[in-house]
Amino acid sequence: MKIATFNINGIKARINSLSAWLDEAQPDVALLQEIKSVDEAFPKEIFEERGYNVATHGQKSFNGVAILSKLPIEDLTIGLPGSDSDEQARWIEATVVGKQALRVCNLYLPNGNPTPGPKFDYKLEWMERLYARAKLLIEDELPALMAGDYNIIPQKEDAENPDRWMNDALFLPQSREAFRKILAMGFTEAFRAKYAGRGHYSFWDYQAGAWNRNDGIRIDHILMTPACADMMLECAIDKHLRDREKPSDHVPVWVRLDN
DNA sequence: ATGACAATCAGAGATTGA
Repeated sequence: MKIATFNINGIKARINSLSAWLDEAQPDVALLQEIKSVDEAFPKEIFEERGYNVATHGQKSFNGVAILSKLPIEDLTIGLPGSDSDEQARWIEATVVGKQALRVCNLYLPNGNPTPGPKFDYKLEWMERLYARAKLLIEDELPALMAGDYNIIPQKEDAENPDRWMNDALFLPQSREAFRKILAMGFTEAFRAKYAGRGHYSFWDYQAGAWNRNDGIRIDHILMTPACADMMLECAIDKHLRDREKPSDHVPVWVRLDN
């Protein structure tokens, strides 16, 4: 089963390039972030025509996450538990059933800038709730993954110019520590389980020719429970998409599981 | 230190992103 995460930066602007990528990459499950659309405006039919079941958790203008799955979507849950006041659409999870059931969590973690301030507080608070949800997934001992735009640069080698990010919410010690704390519970970060070294990125800013200078960062991650990690066959970043017409500033990251 | 670029909503320019 091939499962991809992709921050598309707006469904309306990405319908064509997203459709083309689905046709060629053929993910069984695509976890999309920043659909920037309410549920009613999400063009489900375009994906249903391609054989995908569609579940969305949308919001006007900002945020929004969606699951596209060629397999049936079961036990859908909307929103990250642990808050009565969080109205931002950043979490959707469901079970997809192939040979073996897999719980997939799709997340769009808050950016957190500027720091310090309420947005950074919200990021850290959100990550505490993420920790709690992650803990339950580990305790379940079932195959599960949490994938999406984490807005976290885990290590120096995940940025072309790490010095520039030193005071940024994506790279501040508090953010990285919260991420590391989740990993330490027993999650495997798919890409780093396969590849070491610098120069692998999933985001390049639209500004200042970042793509042409390969001034990127790796902030889109797939975290797998042990039972899921045991099934991993491959992991890759579809970097070539960043070179196309009207690209998102992120590119897809995907894993293939033997399930 | 700031803006650069893009998307959204709206119907100009502010807001958000990373």
